Amino acid sequence: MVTNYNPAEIEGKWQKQWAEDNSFRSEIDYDRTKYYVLEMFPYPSGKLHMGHMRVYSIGDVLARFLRMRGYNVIHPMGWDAFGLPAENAAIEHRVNPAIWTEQNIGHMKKQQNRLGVSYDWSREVNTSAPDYYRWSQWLFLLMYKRGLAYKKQASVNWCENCETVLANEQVEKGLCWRCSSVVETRDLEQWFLRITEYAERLLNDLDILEDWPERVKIMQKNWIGRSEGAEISFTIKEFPGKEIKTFTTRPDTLFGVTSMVLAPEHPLVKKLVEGTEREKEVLDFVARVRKESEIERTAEEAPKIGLFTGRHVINPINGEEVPILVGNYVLMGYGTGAVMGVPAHDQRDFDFARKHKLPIRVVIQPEGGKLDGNTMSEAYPGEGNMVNSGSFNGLHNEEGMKKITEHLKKKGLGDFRVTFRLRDWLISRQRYWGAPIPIVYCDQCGTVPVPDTDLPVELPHNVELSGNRVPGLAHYEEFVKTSCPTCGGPARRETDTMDTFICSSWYFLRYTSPHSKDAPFKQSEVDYWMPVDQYIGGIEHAVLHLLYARFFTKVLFDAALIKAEEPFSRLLAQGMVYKDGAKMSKSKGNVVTPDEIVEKYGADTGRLFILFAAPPEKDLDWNDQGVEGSNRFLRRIWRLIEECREQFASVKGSGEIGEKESELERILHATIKKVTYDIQERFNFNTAISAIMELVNAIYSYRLGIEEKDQNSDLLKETLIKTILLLAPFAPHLTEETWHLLGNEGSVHEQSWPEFDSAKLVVDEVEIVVQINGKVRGRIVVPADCPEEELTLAAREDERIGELIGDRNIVKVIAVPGRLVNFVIR
RNA sequence: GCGGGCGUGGCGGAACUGGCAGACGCGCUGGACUUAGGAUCCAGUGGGAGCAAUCCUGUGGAGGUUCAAAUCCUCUCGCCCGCACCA
Repeated sequence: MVTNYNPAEIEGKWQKQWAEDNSFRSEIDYDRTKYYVLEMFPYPSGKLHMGHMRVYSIGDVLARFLRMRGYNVIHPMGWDAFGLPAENAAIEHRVNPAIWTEQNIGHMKKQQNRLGVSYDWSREVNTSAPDYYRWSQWLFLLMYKRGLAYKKQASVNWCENCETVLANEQVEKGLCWRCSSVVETRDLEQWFLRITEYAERLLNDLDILEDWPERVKIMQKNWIGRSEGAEISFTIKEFPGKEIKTFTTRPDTLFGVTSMVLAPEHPLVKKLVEGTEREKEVLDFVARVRKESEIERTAEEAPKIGLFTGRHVINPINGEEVPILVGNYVLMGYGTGAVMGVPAHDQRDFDFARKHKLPIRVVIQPEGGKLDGNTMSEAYPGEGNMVNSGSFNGLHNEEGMKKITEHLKKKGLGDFRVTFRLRDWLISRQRYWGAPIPIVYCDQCGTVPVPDTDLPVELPHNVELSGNRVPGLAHYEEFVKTSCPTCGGPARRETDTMDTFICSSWYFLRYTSPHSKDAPFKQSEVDYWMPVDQYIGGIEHAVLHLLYARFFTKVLFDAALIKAEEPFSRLLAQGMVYKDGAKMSKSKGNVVTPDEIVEKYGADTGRLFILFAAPPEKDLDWNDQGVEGSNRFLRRIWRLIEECREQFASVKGSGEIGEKESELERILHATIKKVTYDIQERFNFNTAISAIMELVNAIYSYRLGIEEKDQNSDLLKETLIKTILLLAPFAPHLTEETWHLLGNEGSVHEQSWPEFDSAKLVVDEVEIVVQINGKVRGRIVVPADCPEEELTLAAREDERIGELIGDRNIVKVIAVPGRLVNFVIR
């Protein structure tokens, strides 16, 4: 009796079996090469979506494939469990965020298991669990001890909707990355991590990451934004003791400076205008600009506005007096917050100068050019020779940069300097659901770190859920009130929590020894498993998580806690899942969930489709009919195996290897070769699957062409078994079931990956294309090893080719053995 | 504006290092089986001409290199992504 493919029945059965057998548990084994496969862990929203299903399917194929290839694979999963949605849900459902999170984790884990993903659940981590965030706090203190965590008063990004501050990386085009509200600026005292200290290394080591997508590396490079130049000091004419420092990448244009423009936030602005007639006007302007949001201020149409302060600086190179202005386009956060204006050679300065009637003085003249400050219509930022620059005249500007900076350095008025766009990482969050920053403030001792032995600093448990938001830690008196770890006197705890990105910056290390009680991770474990060999996740973390995790890894490396200097050797940024050309969303009504697919077709079908429809790094358009196709293919295999099983039981087949048999063998081995290559070297699962489909088609053709009694059942059986092995990483349940149906022992997933036999790949005869003037005009069949000369002869003898050539001249013959012959005739 | 990527049938996508464009799948057309088919199987399927053998044409567009170009070069158009007053 041939049974039907019934995924609902077999998938649950094998999932249960694998769990009972602890099939995917991994342990250190020094005799085998380790392989760390990791998918970015999810926020436990409680709802698995297609993006999740895609990333897990990709990771699972690799994990299962590599196990069969003999690697000691670690494939863990966990929860990025702190964060705002839990608080919002807590208010909505009047339930403690911890409980809400716990429930979601339970639900999501079930959904993941229903997909048949081969995780080692014994390594599960939850960043919101005290035994995890204890170590997040410990790492914060490590940073603190190493001078990398500090508190400062600063102008910071504030999201009114989320009621918390944000790091620069978490602001996208002036909007909050999470809720898209307009981000404001506020002056607050906040905790920062000194990621800028690692800017140079984070930038340089991108070169080591050969197996990272270029675009991710470029995004990080842009974000870090290194520029070389000089810092130059200008003395203030009216306050001879005071100076203004400015950063420029063009010290060669110093003679062309006709203004000094300060950011509205610049600390000197107030002093410059104090008590002058311009004071009110300037301060009003500053206040107005500072009220603007970042988008308003940086909008393309935003005009460059500046106000004269009435004060002047002295140009250190030529002693000239230059007016000091305040300009809305100057950013306090970059360089020194003061810009020397060189209108002739910088477009912004040019626009600004034209508007404010400042002189434009050309100091770099391009080869053969005759620039004139009075008539030029745009700035000239290119290279050339220096003019109007005193003793530097005639120098090429590249040379001039060095010479001028050296000159200033000698006089103590400037120096070479490298500036980064990257800012220190603001990690304080004014929210409840995060890891408390382990700091205590004592009137006697000041800022005191919580001793390691007092960790974790636990969140208050009796969460108040009456208002419209979960109150922050400052609200809980029993949490705030504490005693000083140093003097024992009364003290108050820091009430901000840490950015959740802290927790996700080291979770891949915790997986290596998730139950470690006296350290964040065990040295032997972390050194064995790290680095992550293959990391898979969405491109949206190109700068955020991936930069932070690299930073943490480097700090831990410097502290000699780990041997890896980079966390992720290979990175795969998987594409998005769309439907009908748009992101899946409730409002568009185009949502398909993994649950629905599993219910309707089974997990194997869903996995197969998602991997077959597009290469992993490309965006994927979900197509319901395409899913049907994948399901049809699995049913086709099922039926094939069932029919063969019946046949093996009743018909004794022939043992002969004839032409058809060798052809089937050849296809089998060619498929093994291709599938292995496609998974291992290219991650092109779509072409690997199509190769398996072709193999199945070939088996069908073989069976269709010969009567059952003449079929070679040994070969057939071998071919079926190898097909199952090839398909095992993609469709783990169906292959496990059919593996057993064919009478095999043990799990299919514990078998060795099939090897191909090159001898089986050789063919006796090949078809060669014959071209005339590059156009295909015929085909000939020749022995596979037919050498060039004979190839040409055989082609020449072909009747049709002969006719076509006729008595025309053969100018040239190109013969490529195994491929083609091309006659160039005239 | 700068940087990166991508343009191939009705659709998703193949094509190693320049060597038969369109594998595989979806869809569509015809046929078989069937009370029925939205199951299954077989055949066909880039466009155009032809009864046909066959011919012409075709990888966003225009040039070029080459015996040979989806692939290499130049220009150009379009789309997507990132950065964008960064001094």
